[in-house]
Amino acid sequence: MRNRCRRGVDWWQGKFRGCGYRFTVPRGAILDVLSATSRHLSAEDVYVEVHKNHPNIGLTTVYRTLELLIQMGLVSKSDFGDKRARYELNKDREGDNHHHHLVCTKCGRVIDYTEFIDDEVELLKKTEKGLSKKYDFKITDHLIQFYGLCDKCKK
Amino acid sequence: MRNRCRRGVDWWQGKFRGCGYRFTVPRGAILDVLSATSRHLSAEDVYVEVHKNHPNIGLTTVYRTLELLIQMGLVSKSDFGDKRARYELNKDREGDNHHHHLVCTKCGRVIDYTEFIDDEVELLKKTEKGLSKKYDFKITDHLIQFYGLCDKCKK
DNA sequence: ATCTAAATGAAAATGATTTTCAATAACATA
DNA sequence: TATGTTATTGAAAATCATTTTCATTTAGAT
Repeated sequence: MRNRCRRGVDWWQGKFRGCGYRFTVPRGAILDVLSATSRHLSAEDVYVEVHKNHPNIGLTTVYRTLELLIQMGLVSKSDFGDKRARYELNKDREGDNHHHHLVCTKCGRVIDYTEFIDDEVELLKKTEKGLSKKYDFKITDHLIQFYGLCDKCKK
Repeated sequence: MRNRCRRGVDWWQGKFRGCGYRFTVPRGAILDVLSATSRHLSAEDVYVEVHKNHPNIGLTTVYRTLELLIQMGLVSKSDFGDKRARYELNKDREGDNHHHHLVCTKCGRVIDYTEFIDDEVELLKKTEKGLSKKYDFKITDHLIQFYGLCDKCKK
């Protein structure tokens, strides 16, 4: 929290224009919702939230906008195994938001963490190197996720 | 290859009985299909294959059986990001089949690998320890996956 | 050989996401 | 500021993997 990265409407507008897109009311509203939380929202979550102030914005538009934001590198999409995609705004400048997730399999809570990322990255590099060579495979991305029980659900 | 682990009908039958389930024709047929490949099949893949010899076995039964086999620890389910679950028989004795996947994002090919698993496990242990402590989170499982381009698709 | 609960299959239901298409609005231009 | 072009939108329908329902069948205990 602490407003690390709240961006103004003009920033968004510029970004959209720069990418050749229009900055519309629905897009602004969706960005507001995403900016206001650190949770990992489903499309429906976003829709419900947006709907409070903009009852006329449809779920379809939410899906389309989220996909657009992903394509622009502003949003990340994750799958925590509960059948619905989750979206979160990339807080820092593009891509520079690397973290992994701790997913509670009971209540669905998701904790972001950046600790050990360095160690992980080191291992990943090493592994990538070996695997790329052995299988002649060009690795471009990876997925690391932990599952378990959060403090509350442990009891 | 090399019939590393082909199990006889009687073994399966015993396993099912031991778990309190019946060993039926559809279940046997589905196990035959899973035993005969090292690929990662979707439910539909299994269905199509089973259908060749048993045109009367339904997709529903395939889904149900796969779920049962997972529950019995005989099959693993993975998600490679193509919207359908993939299933594979656990080759060795229960759970002792730990490997990770290299997924080609272009053609969908999946390569299993076990190299570096030891290093990974070490890192995971360390990470788990730190994270468990910091977030009071009991980690029970993890997911590691690499994405990229396989040798053929690289060209 | 018989009986009973477990297993099956067909069809319908589900639920997230995508597509279609006519109506609307952003914004470059006059 | 008014206007035209084209991207964007929303509602409804379509998709598609997976699940549920329910009447029928069958494994395997007796």
